[in-house]
Amino acid sequence: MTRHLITSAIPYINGIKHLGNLVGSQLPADLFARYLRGRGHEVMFLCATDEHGTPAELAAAKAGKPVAEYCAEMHEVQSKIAEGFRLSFDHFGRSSSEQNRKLTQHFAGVLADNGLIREVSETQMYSPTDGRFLPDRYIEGTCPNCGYDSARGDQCDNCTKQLDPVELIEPHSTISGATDLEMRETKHLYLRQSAMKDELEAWIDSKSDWPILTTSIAKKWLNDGDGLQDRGITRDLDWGVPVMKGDQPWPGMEGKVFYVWFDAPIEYIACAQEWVDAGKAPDMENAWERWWRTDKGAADVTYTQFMGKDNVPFHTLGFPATILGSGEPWKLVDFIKSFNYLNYDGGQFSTSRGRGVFQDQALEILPADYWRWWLLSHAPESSDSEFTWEGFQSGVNKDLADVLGNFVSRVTKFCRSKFGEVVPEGRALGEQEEALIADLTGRIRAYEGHMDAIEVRKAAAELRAIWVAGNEYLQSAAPWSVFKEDPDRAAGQIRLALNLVRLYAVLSAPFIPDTSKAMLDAMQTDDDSWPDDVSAALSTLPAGHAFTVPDVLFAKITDEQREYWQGRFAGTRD
RNA sequence: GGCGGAGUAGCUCAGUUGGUUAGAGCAGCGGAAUCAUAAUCCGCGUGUCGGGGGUUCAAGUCCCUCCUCCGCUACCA
Repeated sequence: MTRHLITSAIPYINGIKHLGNLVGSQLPADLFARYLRGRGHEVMFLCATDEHGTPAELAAAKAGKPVAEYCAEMHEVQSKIAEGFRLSFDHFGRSSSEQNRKLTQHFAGVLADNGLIREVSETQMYSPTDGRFLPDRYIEGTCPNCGYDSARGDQCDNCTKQLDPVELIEPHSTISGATDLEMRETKHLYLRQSAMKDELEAWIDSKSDWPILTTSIAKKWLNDGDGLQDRGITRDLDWGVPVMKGDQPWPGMEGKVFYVWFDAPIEYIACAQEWVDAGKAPDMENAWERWWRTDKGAADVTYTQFMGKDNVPFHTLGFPATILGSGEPWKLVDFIKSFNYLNYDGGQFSTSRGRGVFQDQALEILPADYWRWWLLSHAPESSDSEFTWEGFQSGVNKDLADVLGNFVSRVTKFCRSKFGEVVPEGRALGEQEEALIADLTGRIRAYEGHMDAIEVRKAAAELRAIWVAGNEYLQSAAPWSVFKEDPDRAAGQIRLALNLVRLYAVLSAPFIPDTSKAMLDAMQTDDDSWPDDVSAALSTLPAGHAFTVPDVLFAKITDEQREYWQGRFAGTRD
């Protein structure tokens, strides 16, 4: 047994996310966590909501609520959706927690003690009307380069030129429209990432097995231009972790908070403390430290992070800089699995334009397993991938309803009609059955290999091939024909096929946990042990064991449904 | 502009360190079967591997160049 710490990038608190966010981190992380648990390993799977920052403040203001209340409500909403998709977090925490506040302040303190924090005085755009400093992209004006009248303060969308907000002609706040903007001096803390460049680079270079996507992004940031830049880790905001040096005040930084990208990854650690404080941990010493402190039991932990490609710089450089810079024995990530984007029907998912399917809507129209299967089997691993309703319909109908669902249906119904709802006695295995077992053994070992390597699409394809093998066997064994002259042999064939249903439930659980449960329930067993020995696994259900014929496992998506959803999700969220 | 990813069958995608007639699923066509959700199984591919040039006995794979799409570009997270 090995020990695995798994974290998924923490979703921002601001609103309900679309399917692209799900497939890019939480869903594959859950797949991996369920697989490892299924194989008997010890797993700690953590996720949380990322609650600080300007967008949260603005969203709360728009909703007419105090930001703390807004975040608490949205955390509940996201938590329910996570449950809906059967994301099996050991804990779903909050970056605004007390635990994270203390830990973030602690890290800032030790980083300062180690000389890795410097104070920088700079000027930033301030809006008296809004009563706040404005991040560059909350300022719009006319582009000095091309004359486009809605250029953002960081970049012009029209001519793609990078801008400084002071260059904009007639700048205004996108929050209030105010034009009385002024430059004000403000002081901020910078994390001296540049001082750790060599250490970080050596660390990245040692990770030869990481996805190219992960290392290429990291190296780009390390070597682009003047190399890795120091990063501001504080902001002039009300909502966030107050700047403190450990538990001491930080002179000159009163009223400021840490930047979300400083405190958000620290929440991965704090989340484990929340897990303990929520009473979910086993009663033992160092219950959370044994996952996070290499001096307190975490030395044998393998830590895997999942995220979309936009998060890679913060996880390959920013957070490791915090961990390494602290000089304390915190667990550093071992493997970073990153994903590209999922597009929607020829374009991007768009939260602002309501284009695409959002997570709550997805769960309203179809069970979680439909989404889990399709999204995972089309995970954007090597490049961006594409969601189309036609593709979704055909993938779900073919793979789940026709190949897997119908297999369960034909086996259980045939048995019921010929032998009753009991695993039949019958002749032992013959040549055909031995061939099937050999085939399945090879495929299951390949499936495990893909899952161990977190090759999500390849694992899905292999699982599907395992389902197909059952249909191939039935087709060539043809128990419905054999039954006419040799019922004893047909009974043996069907006993094997019923055991295949249980085997499929176990293997498929990481992808489709609800259906897997329904299959085990139908077989009236809770034996979900992993098939290390396929032959033994296929004799788990003995002759005489009662079972039931389950309801249709997957109803097909009709053309009418598909067309309706196509229209409903084309734009403008309802 | 810079950096990165991608361009392979009608569609979605595999193709390890260059090596036999470039593969899978879906869709399509033909057949078998009738246990099953009209579900299954078998057979069927003449693709300028984005264009061009080069290295090599051999290039989808390596080098150069050009084209197209996407992402990132450090104060959104």
